Amino acid sequence: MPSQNGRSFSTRRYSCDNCPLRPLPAFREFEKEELVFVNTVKKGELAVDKGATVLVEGSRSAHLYTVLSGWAFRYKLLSDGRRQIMNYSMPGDLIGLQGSLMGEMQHSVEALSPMLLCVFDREVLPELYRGHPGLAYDITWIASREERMLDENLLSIGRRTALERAAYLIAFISSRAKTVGLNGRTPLQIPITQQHVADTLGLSLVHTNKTIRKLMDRGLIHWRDGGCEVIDSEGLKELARWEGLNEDRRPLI
Amino acid sequence: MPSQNGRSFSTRRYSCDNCPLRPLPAFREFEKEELVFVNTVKKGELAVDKGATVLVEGSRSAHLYTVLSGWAFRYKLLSDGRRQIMNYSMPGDLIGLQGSLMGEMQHSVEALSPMLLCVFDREVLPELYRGHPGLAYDITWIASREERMLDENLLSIGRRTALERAAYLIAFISSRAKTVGLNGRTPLQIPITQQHVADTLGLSLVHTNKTIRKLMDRGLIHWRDGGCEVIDSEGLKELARWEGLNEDRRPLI
DNA sequence: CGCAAAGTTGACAGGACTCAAACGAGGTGG
DNA sequence: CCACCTCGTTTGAGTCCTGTCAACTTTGCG
Repeated sequence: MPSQNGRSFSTRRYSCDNCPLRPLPAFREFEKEELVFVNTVKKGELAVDKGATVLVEGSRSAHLYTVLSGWAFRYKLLSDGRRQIMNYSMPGDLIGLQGSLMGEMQHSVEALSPMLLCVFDREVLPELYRGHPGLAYDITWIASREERMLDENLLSIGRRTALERAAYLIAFISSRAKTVGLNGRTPLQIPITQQHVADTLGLSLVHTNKTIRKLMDRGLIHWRDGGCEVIDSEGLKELARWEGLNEDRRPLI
Repeated sequence: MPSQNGRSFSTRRYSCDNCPLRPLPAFREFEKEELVFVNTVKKGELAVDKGATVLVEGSRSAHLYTVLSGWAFRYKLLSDGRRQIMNYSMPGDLIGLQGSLMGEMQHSVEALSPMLLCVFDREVLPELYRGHPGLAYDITWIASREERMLDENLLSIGRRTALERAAYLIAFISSRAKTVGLNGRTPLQIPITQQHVADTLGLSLVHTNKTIRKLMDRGLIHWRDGGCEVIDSEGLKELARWEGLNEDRRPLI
């Protein structure tokens, strides 16, 4: 099992037939034929360490990934180092689709925890589009879902106050996590630092800290063991004036 | 020609064979067969007035549009009326794809100028995916392009200063406009108000006005006749530390 | 001519940033 | 086992950026 840069590639441990994610109610049923195809083109699995870079801006990755387990975040940098986190990736999410379609990666992805990724060659996309229109549709749907999340984040950063933003972000992440079974223990622990929150909300670290403290003082969250725990998810949503995810079952490639 | 709410539907004036956009160097060549299909499923044309609402959040539109001419913007509202503009639409852009894929619209679209739209039934998508994998790929590509633009806007709002944001926004819009031949006259006139800029950048109207004034004082733009003119597009990019669009030719559905 | 919409300006308040320092927990080496 | 380092979090002080309020100007239009 070769290992470098916190990444180690292995051949398959999971067949798509016994995928641990697919049974979750968040994902739609697949046709037998679709499952066979996905299983065929799955190339292997990639384990990445916490803190490792999965994809880097400017590169041309030959691969496309689906998160099997673990958390990651997607970000861009300005030339002077200012960082903006665009979104988070969790089990069932596709990583690297933009790069696969458009050539060069326009953002980087870094692991927030140890992760296990399903690996696909980007080259399979044309074949998938030719032979499996249902899956092709699913991929567009997934891209569209990401766009919808970005719209929400943009609304948040642009028009919510610091306190509302923080409440929205934490409610958003924890809602998504719940749909993919990351709520093993209660309350759910989100493996991010306050610096991540700051870089997502467009705030400074110091001000983010003071804002998070207000959420704690209101009894909405806890912050401990280097992560965030949600106490009152409804309270967060109310504070942020956020309606919730409102998602149907989605495809899992 | 029925007309209501600033919208009037007409049967086709343009066949896809003599589409005024397709010859532009920004768009890739289409296969004869693809062109025939698009021409077949094009249902008609819709003219909308400046200020009219093309699509509204929460609705389920039966249609999908391609902008033939004119400008629009895409936005979301918070419950108390705060508005965030996500992006702008110009000739060649698809409007309503998100709603077509996911059911309900999650944002609204309003015309910034008189527009002419090509109309498609959302129902054609499954057929398109089944019979025309190349076009299906194109649609995913277009969704991915939108995502890339949103990433850039998010980076801007989150991490650029007010002055940099304004410079970026205007440079971004004018770059896009140039690629679709909206630079008939020089300098190009962007038909937006300062309120639009404010709602895009996440700033107040008053502060936006003062920021725009700084750009004018630096000789980078003019603001007149209810719109923005770019004087020094390189200067804007430099101020915003923005690399430019860097786009290949793209599909036009 | 008068109204409405868009743009401009000044004063002031408050939110957010920077600087700087300290604290706590976990890991490592002596 | 303790000293020491690092990383993440916390706090306070002062400054500046941005928002709000309010009034005024300009432009376009009926």
